[in-house]
Amino acid sequence: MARPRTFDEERALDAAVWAFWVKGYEATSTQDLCSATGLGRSSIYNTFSSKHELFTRALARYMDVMTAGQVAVLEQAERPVMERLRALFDVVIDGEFERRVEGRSVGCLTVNTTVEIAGRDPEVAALLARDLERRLASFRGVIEAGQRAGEISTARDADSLARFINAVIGGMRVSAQGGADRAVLESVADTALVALSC
Amino acid sequence: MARPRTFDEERALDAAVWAFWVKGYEATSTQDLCSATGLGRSSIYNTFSSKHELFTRALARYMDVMTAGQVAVLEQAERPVMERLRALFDVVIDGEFERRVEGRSVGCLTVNTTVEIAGRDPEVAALLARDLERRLASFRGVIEAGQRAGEISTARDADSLARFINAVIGGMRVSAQGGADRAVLESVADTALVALSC
DNA sequence: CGGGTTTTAGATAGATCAGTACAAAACTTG
DNA sequence: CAAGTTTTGTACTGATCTATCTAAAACCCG
Repeated sequence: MARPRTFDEERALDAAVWAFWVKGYEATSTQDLCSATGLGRSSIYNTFSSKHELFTRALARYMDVMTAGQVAVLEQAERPVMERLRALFDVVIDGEFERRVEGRSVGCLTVNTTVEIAGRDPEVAALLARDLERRLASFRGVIEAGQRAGEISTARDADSLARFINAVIGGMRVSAQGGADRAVLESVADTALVALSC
Repeated sequence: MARPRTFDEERALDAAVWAFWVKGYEATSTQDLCSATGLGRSSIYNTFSSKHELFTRALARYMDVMTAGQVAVLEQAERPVMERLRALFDVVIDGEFERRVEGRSVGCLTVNTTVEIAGRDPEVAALLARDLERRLASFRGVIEAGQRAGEISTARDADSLARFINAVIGGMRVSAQGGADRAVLESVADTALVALSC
């Protein structure tokens, strides 16, 4: 065998996630990534091959963690569906106010990446599409349960409502990045929830 | 006097708007801007001083045009409020499907800029905030009219509903950039409109 | 038509970019 | 402890970035 690494790959990845999250892909230099991770250039390139590959790995990790968290909230079968959806919105809102830089939310790396580079990077677009499907499937699941339980209107099919929820969450994240305060986001969430029952 | 310009400043600005719209601020090089506008570097720098100033002017122009268009739709006092709001959503949706590159929507420059650079550029953030206020004021106006006319629920104040509309539009634009088709966006819009009446 | 002024083209500057080369350091295993 | 292998720090490469410099071209007005 040989010399072992002195750093933890997952921790480095987490640091890279944060760097890309705050500044976006283009504005984050490889030097920024060295500073953020505490690694030298050699270690970064030896481990992750390129800035682009480090980004896709960081994005994949972000999506895994975030989507798993949201799905977990929605799978609490013992709670009423509307309560679970409210809990989902609360997770989103709390996140927007926990993760801030210079008084502003950093938003959501998924949304940020969709906006910044999905249009001109098919590989990234495919990663985002896969994550979107996973989230939509989860949303659909609860909504169907809610419809069976009579909590959610059956005037619209579950897929449409799932996509509505997804769009509202995206809009809330953009609003947060635009400076919206907590009361605004909570009100947006409330209004969206009302829409589901009618 | 002296040698006159051989180009139209507004047309150059429109070309710059499109360049920034498609690729974002960071990924658009000054060379890209020369190609897009058809101007030489000297003309660009002579006229707009810097990439950053060209961007702020392009953004301001975009916001003027877009917001004016949306406000105009909402000010058709002879139509019912819900019809006007539906027309607003239609304008948004049509825009998402008119402005595409390689099969994908380029979204909205306001949203794109909020996500990409508002957090680390106070000057840009201020421009965006001003435009947001203008749009919210317009949204509030119609919503109040709708509430007086009994078309829109008074369970929520007009400002909250205005911000809800704004968030949903932002979410629709992100969804479009993420690949959503027309039926999805129309369904999201329908669902949002339903929320206003209950 | 010529003096004064501005625009324009093209070369250039200096910084920074992503990525590589290379050798020293650090560790495992025999 | 020594051979073999990988990591790591640093210097470097060539490309590209924003911005400027210089001088010729183009135009208006007297």
